[in-house]
Amino acid sequence: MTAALLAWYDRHARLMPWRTGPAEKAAGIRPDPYRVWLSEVMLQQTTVAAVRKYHERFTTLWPSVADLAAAEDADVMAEWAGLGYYARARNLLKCARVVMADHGGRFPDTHDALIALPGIGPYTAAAIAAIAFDRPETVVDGNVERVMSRLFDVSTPLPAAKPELTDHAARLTPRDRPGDHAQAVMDLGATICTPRNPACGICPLRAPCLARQRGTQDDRPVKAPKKPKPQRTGYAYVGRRADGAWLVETRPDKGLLGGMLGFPGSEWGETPEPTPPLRAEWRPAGEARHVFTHFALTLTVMVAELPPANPERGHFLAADRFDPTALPTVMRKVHEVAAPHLDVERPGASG
DNA sequence: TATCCGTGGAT
DNA sequence: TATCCAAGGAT
Repeated sequence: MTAALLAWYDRHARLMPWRTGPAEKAAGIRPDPYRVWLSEVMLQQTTVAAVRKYHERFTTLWPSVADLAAAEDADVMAEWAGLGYYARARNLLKCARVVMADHGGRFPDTHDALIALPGIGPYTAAAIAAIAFDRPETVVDGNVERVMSRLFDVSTPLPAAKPELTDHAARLTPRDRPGDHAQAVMDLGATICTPRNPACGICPLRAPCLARQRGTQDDRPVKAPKKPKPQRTGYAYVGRRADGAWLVETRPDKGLLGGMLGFPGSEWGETPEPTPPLRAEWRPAGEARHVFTHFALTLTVMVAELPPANPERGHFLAADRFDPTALPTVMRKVHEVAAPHLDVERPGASG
């Protein structure tokens, strides 16, 4: 079964910036652990399509773990903006600095040492050990769970089924080419054994697949029902000084959008109170809607021209240093609502 | 074990 | 429009 999967992978492996090409593979060259680590962290709960450009940008700006470890926190957070799950970016920096301080700038090559690093859990530790160092570790992500649940027709609902699925995956892990095997299962799950309408007809594991034999593939994996999303509201305050500077704040490291740049605002809940960050003629400019993983948010966007006084919250950022692409998506939406209401006369510009 | 933590594309 | 869900980790 493993041989058929590897043969399929040799023909159909997807090309990605962090993978070695056919020529390098033929020469026995392993992928760069730094690039593999970066890709695996970015790929946590994130699509390959979204990760590609971020990975390219990061490795251009910071070609090695030493470069990344020496980067400014704010620069890294700004580059991560839009990718989501911002704790990953904070842990990415922590991890890079631990690798420099405690591992001489080289990523450890064992599962146990890897999982001790910030932002590296069971999946990522196994993935780096297998892909970068070709260790016979068993990688279990959402793809592997789906493939195993179908291959062995597991009817236990997730997440309770995880140990059972991990057990199946472990038994299939070969001593030879474990790194390619891990990526083969994931590629299979991403391109053939997909969540909906799996392409069983061209699947290399079609013959032994129990779900295929029994016709249950559309009902695997079984998942526990999800909870409904609560609706929350709040206020966001977008103010500009006469010189064009924007009032922004860096959010605290913990919690939602931790460490990211944003606009001051109220609490987000059922009936939030307005909390303007300083005295001004605040007026409503519109609403910004955004859906997070576990709640939906509607923000009333308030705008104002601000006096040069020091704000109680946040700080002023000069117009030429303000970049909306450095904002998390919800704050970028707030900016889009506010900006047309806050045109300022630029010094030297004539109107 | 359950909850929190983003985003955008597919259907 | 609503729902799913993607190479999960931290707490």
